[in-house]
Amino acid sequence: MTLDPTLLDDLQWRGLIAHSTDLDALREAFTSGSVRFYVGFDPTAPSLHMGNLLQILTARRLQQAGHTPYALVGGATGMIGDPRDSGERSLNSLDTVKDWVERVRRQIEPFLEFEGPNAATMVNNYDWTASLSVIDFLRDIGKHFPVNRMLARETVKRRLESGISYTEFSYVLLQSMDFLNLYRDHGVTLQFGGSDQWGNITGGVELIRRSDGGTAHAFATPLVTKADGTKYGKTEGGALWLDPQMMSPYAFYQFWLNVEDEKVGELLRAFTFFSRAEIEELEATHAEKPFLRAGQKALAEHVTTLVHGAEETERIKAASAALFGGGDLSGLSPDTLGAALREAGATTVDGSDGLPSVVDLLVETGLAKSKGEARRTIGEGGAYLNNNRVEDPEASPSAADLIGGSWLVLRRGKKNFAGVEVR
RNA sequence: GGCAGGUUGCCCGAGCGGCCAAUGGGAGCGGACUGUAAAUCCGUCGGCUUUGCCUUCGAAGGUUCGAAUCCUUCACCUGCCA
Repeated sequence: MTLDPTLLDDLQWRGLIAHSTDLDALREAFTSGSVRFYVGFDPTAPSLHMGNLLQILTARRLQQAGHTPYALVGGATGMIGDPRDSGERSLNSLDTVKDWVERVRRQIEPFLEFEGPNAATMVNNYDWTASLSVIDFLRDIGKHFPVNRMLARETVKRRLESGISYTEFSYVLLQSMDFLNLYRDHGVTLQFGGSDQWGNITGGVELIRRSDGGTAHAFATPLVTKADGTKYGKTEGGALWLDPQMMSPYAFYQFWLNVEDEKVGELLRAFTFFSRAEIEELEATHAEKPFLRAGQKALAEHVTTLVHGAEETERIKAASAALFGGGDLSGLSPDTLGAALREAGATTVDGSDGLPSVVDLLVETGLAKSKGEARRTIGEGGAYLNNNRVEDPEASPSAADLIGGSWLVLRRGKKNFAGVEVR
């Protein structure tokens, strides 16, 4: 495996380094041999999300540049939970955590190469933590953590008012211990992660120095935010999950396609493997003709392919083209339409004793959360049946509305489609 | 430990016996404009078998024809004094 000497410059150009330890030292490490590095993922949910994806892709970049990944799943740290601003976490059971560990592991694996000279390794911090005695932990690890310094950490400081348990307060020791273990047993000398993990990451660097007198490197990727600075998916839609069960690939693709103009360049750099020249070209096109949304299209296609595969992405693109194409849905063949609607989300309904009302269908398809909301949507002029606005809150579709004899296209607002297959 | 104040819908925050499902702002949702963008403007924003009914104003009781609003107890939070 040959090393790519431009790696660090590329990472910086892509905006992936928000914080770091000595960059010159890191540069030297990157050019003098295959660096063993690690990045950790805590199983706090059944699926990873957009923020984790950035770490996975960054790990892949490093591996492609000749370095050796250790992907860590936090079977132990997931039992504890790292402190976050929104308050104390509720603990998950061992069974839940174990299940999530497996899911997370399977989500990471396709992105890394587990064969070859710089093959990736999967590790689980539960393996070296579960049997650790409290006495050993307190003597060997705890002794290196001055409480006054721990209290000064931003995440902890913000929690002192609202309260923080000893459990979460101790989290940094566990993550630091991970780095120390990987350093000792596998020669891992670099950790990176999201900028919200920076305190935990430097904790490990420091522990390696205090405990073993060793030198380790670290950097943190920036927090990905919307143009106005708020977090993605912080409110309504929830997180951007990688698991197709938790977020349909269609919805995933639509998310990237709808990214704000201001963010396109940044996201192309961080989330795609397009070359610098390719991205600069896309940015130029985008700056000149933003209405073409060439950047969004390239971004959505690329990232969806990475996560859900080329085949699925093609289906989604076809579905999007069909649904957003023009207006006359009856011109589409039932096959095309059915396929498109299945991508966007389809519900099957029994039509043997008449069709349900539009209100019921809006609720059934999940386009509206309640009948009240469905009625309101119609009142606001936001409900469409086969691309025709529904005016009457009591309206029901008739047999004549069925496209190809079995499909209804329901829409809420400009871009929320749902199919209804009548049987 | 003493004194004072607070706990309201997704969030912030009014209300202080009936006109309160509860002012206002933010988020969200819809419409207009556009490019399935941003900004802006407008509307909407607990549920239902929807001229009405049901469940909400920290928790539990109570007073009253009637309470988010008054009383009692409990829980938590915030100031001031020790």
